[in-house]
Amino acid sequence: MTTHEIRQHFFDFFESKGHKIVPSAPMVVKNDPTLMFTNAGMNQFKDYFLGNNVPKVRRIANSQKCLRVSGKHNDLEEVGVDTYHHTMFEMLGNWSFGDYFKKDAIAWAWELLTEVYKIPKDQLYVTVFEGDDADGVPKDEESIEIWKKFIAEDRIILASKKDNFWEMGETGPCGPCTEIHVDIRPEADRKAISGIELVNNDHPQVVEIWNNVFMQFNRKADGSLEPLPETHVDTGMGLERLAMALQGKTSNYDTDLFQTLIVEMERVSGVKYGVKEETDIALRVIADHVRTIAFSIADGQLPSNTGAGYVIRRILRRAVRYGYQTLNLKEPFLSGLSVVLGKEMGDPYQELLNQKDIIEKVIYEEELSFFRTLEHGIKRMDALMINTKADNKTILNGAAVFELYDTFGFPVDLTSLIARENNLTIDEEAFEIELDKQKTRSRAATAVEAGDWITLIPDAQEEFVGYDNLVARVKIVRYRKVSQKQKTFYQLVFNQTPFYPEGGGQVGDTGFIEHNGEKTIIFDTKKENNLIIHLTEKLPEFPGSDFDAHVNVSKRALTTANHSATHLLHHALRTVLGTHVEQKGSLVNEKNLRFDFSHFSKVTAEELKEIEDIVNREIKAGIALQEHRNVAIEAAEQMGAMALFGEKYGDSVRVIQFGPSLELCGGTHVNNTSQIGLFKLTAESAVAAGIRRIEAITSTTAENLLTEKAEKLDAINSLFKNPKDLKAVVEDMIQKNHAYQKQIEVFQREKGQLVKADLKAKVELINGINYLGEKVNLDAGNIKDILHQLKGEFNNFVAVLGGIEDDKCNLTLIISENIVAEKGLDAGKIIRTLSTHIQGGGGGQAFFATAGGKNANGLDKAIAEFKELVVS
RNA sequence: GGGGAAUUAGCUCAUUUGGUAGAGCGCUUCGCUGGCAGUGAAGAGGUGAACGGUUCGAUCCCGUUAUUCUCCA
Repeated sequence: MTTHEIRQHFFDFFESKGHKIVPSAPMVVKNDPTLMFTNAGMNQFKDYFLGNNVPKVRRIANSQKCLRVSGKHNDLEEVGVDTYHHTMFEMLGNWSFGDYFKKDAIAWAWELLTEVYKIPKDQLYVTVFEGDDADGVPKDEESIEIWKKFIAEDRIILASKKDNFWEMGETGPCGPCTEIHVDIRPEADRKAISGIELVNNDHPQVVEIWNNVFMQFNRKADGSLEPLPETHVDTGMGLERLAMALQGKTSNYDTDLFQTLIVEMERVSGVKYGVKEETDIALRVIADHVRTIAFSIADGQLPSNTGAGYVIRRILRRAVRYGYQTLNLKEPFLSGLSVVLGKEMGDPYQELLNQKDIIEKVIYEEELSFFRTLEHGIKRMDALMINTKADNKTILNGAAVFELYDTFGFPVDLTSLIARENNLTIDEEAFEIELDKQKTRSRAATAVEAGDWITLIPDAQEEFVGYDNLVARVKIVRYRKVSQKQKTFYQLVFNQTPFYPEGGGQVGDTGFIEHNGEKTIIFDTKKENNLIIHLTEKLPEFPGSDFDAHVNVSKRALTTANHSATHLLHHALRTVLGTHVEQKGSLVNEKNLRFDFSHFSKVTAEELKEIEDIVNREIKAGIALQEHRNVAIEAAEQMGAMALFGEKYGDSVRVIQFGPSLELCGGTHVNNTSQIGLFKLTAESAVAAGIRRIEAITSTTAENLLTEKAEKLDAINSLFKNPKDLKAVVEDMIQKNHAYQKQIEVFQREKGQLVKADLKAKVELINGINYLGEKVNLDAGNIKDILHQLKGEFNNFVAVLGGIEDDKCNLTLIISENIVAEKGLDAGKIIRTLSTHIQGGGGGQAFFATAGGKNANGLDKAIAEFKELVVS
């Protein structure tokens, strides 16, 4: 049974049990501050469990692409080392939201595994929660009783809170779970040692395949539990592991999905899989990681240096590192592999095919960039090793190794490998200490402490009224205190709100709420799990009152104009550049708009002009907004509205239309394009391989900029007496200026040569020393040059020159190296004494020194003293 | 979000208690060769990212900003 068939059977089975099959949510999470990636099938349904939203359908099943890089069983550094951990995996799941519970969930799980997938019953074991006194949760007798109908009692294993009690986070919904484990060892082994002994013992062939979570409690901030009003079922079954069991393999990497990738890597590297442990690990790492990277990019998450993008970059670099170090691949190889992946998985996951060019190109550029980092690091590494050997040491300094890693991104295990090849080791302990310090610093900077929600009005659903109103009468439904970095603020939820929460690239509204003359400033509005949250630094005195909510009108108006302009821009880009242009990100605030999109070359000046013209034509045309709220997603697609990759849409969406521009969008928009006033492009640049960025301004901001520019130009024009061709005049002036400067330099040099000839005549031979001491009318730079030249022309040369510039003066000393050595003179020291005569200070090297001061009258004295000192 | 680093000639990079800004490649001119490849010589090319501070003096020390790299969360 191929993996694709296994996935399809799962869908068919649960559809027959009345479930709706929904698509996978994007792997990259957009509006949940606690999560960067989807790490379980239930993520997209979180607000159903939290009660923020009510599901339309109570039974759902799907296959969810998930990404895990940390957690109790998953550390990035372990993936690939064994044969059953992954960064990205597909999670098959079925859900009940307040519908069926333990009885049906367990019965169906058993039916699917034993009758559809035909796993022998004597290879299955189940675990059930044993209860926890501290939490006051009893043993899950209910599940045990249900299991007894299907499986021998001795195969039902009690397990502790650690393995069989599931929690969403520190607080929130939680409950006991029951896990199904499969024993895929050969028959002889199974007879020798019972699988019961090996369940939950990290045996690679006695593994958990399906976890059924029964959510029945809510965990509060003080740690106590309360029953949920409705119970839910949340299950998850790893597709890769299931495929291993069903295909009779002992490793996930031996299943069809991964073998395609591994075979390709064997071809590229010339290394066979299954020959050597070390190279096998490398091949597994690469096969695993390329999936994660390609899917992330398809979901709109490009590698970058912060947040989720950084996780992707790290995974990519880990894969490249294994290829580089172990498979001896010194050129990009992952981008090619991503093409093979696209062919293999493009059928169930269309996004891979639709975006194959950009995926390949982005990966390729990232690989090149990492190779540059490696090259740079190797240079530094060489220097470090030379220094270490010079100090007669064999251990590389831990702090230095850390710097190499932290500042220059050079992987530690590569450092370690190169060190070994040079008979050196690294101080791992010191390295770890440095790494820990860095981690502590970062954590302290981002620690967030959230209090319990204080509910004022139970069961209220929040409604957004901000499309039509900028003012509204609101009540606070609940609030909580949040602390971060010694700053405390409050999060408020209203019954209805005119405040637009940050989303779709548009910034959140600001404003205030007012009761009885008391104004409470709302400094930002955000969305968390579909809940609109208003941020304020202080709570109103009477939170239970009615409030008048006022959105900051001018900020909203400017932002709105920018957002509508973004839509026009998007459409214009597709018209001028082609329909390969896809939105890759956008930022819309009251100052400007920024739009990132896929396009493979620089947008030319002509194209930019054309784009700007189209947008401005549409603004002048005064196109009325056609807003369609609560459109079914299918209907919206039929209208031809543009949806974004990696964006999760609900069942019903909002469609924004300005003439030919048609987009799914939740943002705020002008009623008529004429309200945008004016559109002006301000920048075009590259953000990543194949991704360009355009920035623009609109409305009064654009008008002000144009006015300002015109004023500047007028001013310059009048400075040049209003010439016909200002540009030519300025160019000419710049060129002349350059030429004049060159000429001045020539003159100065000539003058210097004259002075030099003069000075040469004044050199006297005293006691075998060629002495010169004079005041000159030259700048310090020229004096320096002349003295160095004279030193080259005279043997045993010793000179001091005093120069006067404006209200300052300077002294310059030079002494031939042999005199320095013979007489033990030090120009630097001498000049410090001399400089007292001119009320200044100075210093330098033994043969050359300079000083500056305020009192030019002291120059003669200083010269005299110097003569005394060196000649006598 | 927090930390570390980088920014020097067209390109790749040197330059250690702050005291004369350099190399390689590329470019220009000239020479050798019938021409090319090659090679020899000379030369041009620098507000040392921007701004401010400390200092007699800053590419170097300090601060701010910008851009880029990098690690951590």
